Amino acid sequence: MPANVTLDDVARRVGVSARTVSRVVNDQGGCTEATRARILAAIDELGYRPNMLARGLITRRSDTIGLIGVEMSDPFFTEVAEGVQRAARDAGRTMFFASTDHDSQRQWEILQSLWSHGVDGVMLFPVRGTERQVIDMAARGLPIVSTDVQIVGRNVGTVTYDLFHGAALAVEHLIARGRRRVAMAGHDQSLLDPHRPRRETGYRRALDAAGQPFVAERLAHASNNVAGGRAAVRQLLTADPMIDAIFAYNDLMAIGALQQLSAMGRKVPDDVAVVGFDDIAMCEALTPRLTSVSIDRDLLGREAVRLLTEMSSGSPTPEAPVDIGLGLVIRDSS
Amino acid sequence: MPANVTLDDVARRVGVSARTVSRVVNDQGGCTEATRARILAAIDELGYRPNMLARGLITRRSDTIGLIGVEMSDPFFTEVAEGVQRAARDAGRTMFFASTDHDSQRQWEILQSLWSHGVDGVMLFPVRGTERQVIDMAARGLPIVSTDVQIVGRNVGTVTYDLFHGAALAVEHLIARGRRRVAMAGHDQSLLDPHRPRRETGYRRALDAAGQPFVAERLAHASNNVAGGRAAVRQLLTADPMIDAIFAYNDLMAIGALQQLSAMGRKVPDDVAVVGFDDIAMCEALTPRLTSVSIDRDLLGREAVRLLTEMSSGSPTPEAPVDIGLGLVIRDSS
DNA sequence: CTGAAAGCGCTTACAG
DNA sequence: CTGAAAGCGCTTACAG
Repeated sequence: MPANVTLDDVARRVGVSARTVSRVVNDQGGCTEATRARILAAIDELGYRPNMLARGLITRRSDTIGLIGVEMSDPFFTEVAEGVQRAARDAGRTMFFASTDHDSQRQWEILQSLWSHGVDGVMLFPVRGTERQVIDMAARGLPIVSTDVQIVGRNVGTVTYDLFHGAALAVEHLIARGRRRVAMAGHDQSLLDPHRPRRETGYRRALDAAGQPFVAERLAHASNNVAGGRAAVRQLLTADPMIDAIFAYNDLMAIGALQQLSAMGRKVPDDVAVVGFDDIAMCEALTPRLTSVSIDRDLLGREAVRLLTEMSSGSPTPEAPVDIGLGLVIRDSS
Repeated sequence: MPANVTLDDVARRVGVSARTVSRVVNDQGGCTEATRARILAAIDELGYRPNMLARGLITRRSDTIGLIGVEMSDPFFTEVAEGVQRAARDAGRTMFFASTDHDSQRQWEILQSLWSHGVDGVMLFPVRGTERQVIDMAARGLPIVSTDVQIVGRNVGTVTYDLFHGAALAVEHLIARGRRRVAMAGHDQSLLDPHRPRRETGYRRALDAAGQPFVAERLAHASNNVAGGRAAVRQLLTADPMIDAIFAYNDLMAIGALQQLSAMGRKVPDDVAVVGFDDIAMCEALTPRLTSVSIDRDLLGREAVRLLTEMSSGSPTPEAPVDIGLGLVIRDSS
C-alpha cells in the first residue's frame, strides 16, 4: 500500500515548508511565481490530493452538501435531485444523496451521519420525521433547507411552491376547456398530512370559483402510484360514468388514469381530459402526451443551494420561505 | 453558535480521561460498568457525537461507501441504488450516491472527491470513462467495484451478470411460445460499446440455436428510452408487418414498443409479444404487464458491498468476477 | 515572500 | 481498569 502523499511530502520534494505548499494549494497568493510553478509540478508528479478530512477538521467546511429523499425510484424525486446536483456543481460543491426508504427514523440517522462527516448543509426533500429533529440538528450548526413545508428555526431555510395554486391552475384550465364534470384522483395519505390536502383544496376552490358544484363521488382516493391511478379512475367512472376530466394527485396516478381510461374504452382527451402533477420527464413520452403542473427543478436546486451556502457562510437565517412558483404545461391529454 | 461537544467535554464532565470515553464510544470494553454508565449518561446529556473527520483521519475508515451512476432518473439505475443502499445499511454503512450526468470527466472528479473525503470504497454502476482512471484510483488505495464490465487491477472487484445469456433467455422464451418472426429493438449506441452488443449477440445466437434465420430488417436501432422504443417499432413494422414478437434492449424501449404497437392497432400479446430487459418496477404497472429479463438488485447490492468491505479491510483482491446471474420474469405481454 | 509552532478531535501504542 | 503523550494531515495566527 503506497503511503499517501501528504503536504509534507510535496514540501520536502520542493524544499519549502508545508505552509508554502498549503498557500499554493489554496490559491492564497503571496508566493513567487517560480516557487509556485515548482510546487505545482511536484503536486502533479507525486499525485498529491489534499486530505479533506484533515482540512475539514480545521476549516469546518467540506464543499459538500447532502440531499435526503425518501425513495430513490420516485421519478419526480430523482429529477429534483438532478436539478440540485447541477446547482451544487455550478456552486463548486459536490452533492451526495441518501434516501430514508420511507423510514422516518432513518432521516435522523442520515442527518447525524452527514453532520458528523462534515457536510456544509443538507436539503430535505421532502421533509419526514418530526420538525424537532430538523430544528435540533440545525441549532447544532448544520444548515438545513426544508422543501414545501416551512420549518422555522435558526439555520433552517425553506423553499416552497404553492401546491394549492398548482391544483387550481390545473382545474381552471380544464374548466376553461369546457369540462363540466371534473373529477380528482387524490392520494389516500393526503388526509394524514399535517399540512392539509392542498391539492384537493385547490381543486375544490377552483370548482367553487367557476360556480361548479363539488360532488363527493367525483373525488376518489388511492395510493399515489400507477396502480392507484387505475383504481381511482375505476371507482370514479363507476360512480359517475359521465365524468369528462380527471385531475390527478401526481403524474404516476395520471399514467394509471390513462391506462384505466383506455381499458374502459374512453378516449383521451376527446371523452375525458387528464391533467397530472409534477411534470416528470415521462409526460412527454406518453400517448397522449400528458398535461401536468410543473415545478422548476433547476430553480428549486439553485435556491436550495443558495440558501445552504448563505447559511453555512454565517449569513443570518432567512426569515421568509423562498417561493419558486409553478406553472402548467399543456400537452395533448387536455 | 454552540461550540461542538467533543470527547474531552464528555471526559471532563464525568471526570475521566478522553481515552476512557473513547473506549466506551467504540465498545472496546475494559471499563467498569459503573464508569461506562456514567459516560453514556453524559454523552446523552451533552448530545455528543464523534467527529468522523477526526476519527477517519486516524482509522482510515469512515463506514461510508459511494455509488457513482450516470443518470439519476434512469429507473433501473435507481432501483439498483436502492438495493445497494439496503445492503450497505445491513452492513452498518451509509451509502452516498452521486451521478456523473453522462459526463465522463465527472467520474474522475467524483472519484477523487469521494476518495479525499475518505469513503471506504466506491461502486461504479455503470463504469464510464477510461479503465485507467479506475485502476489508478484503486492502486492508490481506494477499493472499487465495477459492475458488468470486468476491470482487472489491485483493489478492483467486479460483479457481473451475463447480458448475453439474458437476451438468449428472452428470445428462447418467445420462440418456445410459438413466435416465428422475432424482432429486436436495439440500442443505437451498442455498436460503440467496446464490450460488444451482447444483447444483440444473444438474440442472434438464440435464433440460430432454434434454427430460425436472422433477418437484418428485424433488427432496428434507436435511443434506449421510450421514444426510441416507439421509433424502433415503427421502423420494424414498416419493414416487416408480419413480425410477431419484439425483444427490447431495455424496459423503457419496451414501453415505447407497447405504445407504438397500440397506436398501430396491434394487440399485445395476441398479435405481437413483447419482452423487455431490466425488470423495472413499472413492468408490473403496465397494461399488459411486461415480461422482462430480471437482475436481482438486492443480490447485486450485497455482493458489491461485500467485495468493497473485504477489500477495504485488507483482504486480497478477488481474482474472478462475481456472477450474480439473471432470470426471466414472465408476465402478460408474451 | 517564507517558516516553526500550535491545534482541529480523535485513536493508538505504551505505561501504570 | 485508567491515564498522559504522540500523531493523523492539514490550516491558522504569529514571526521574521
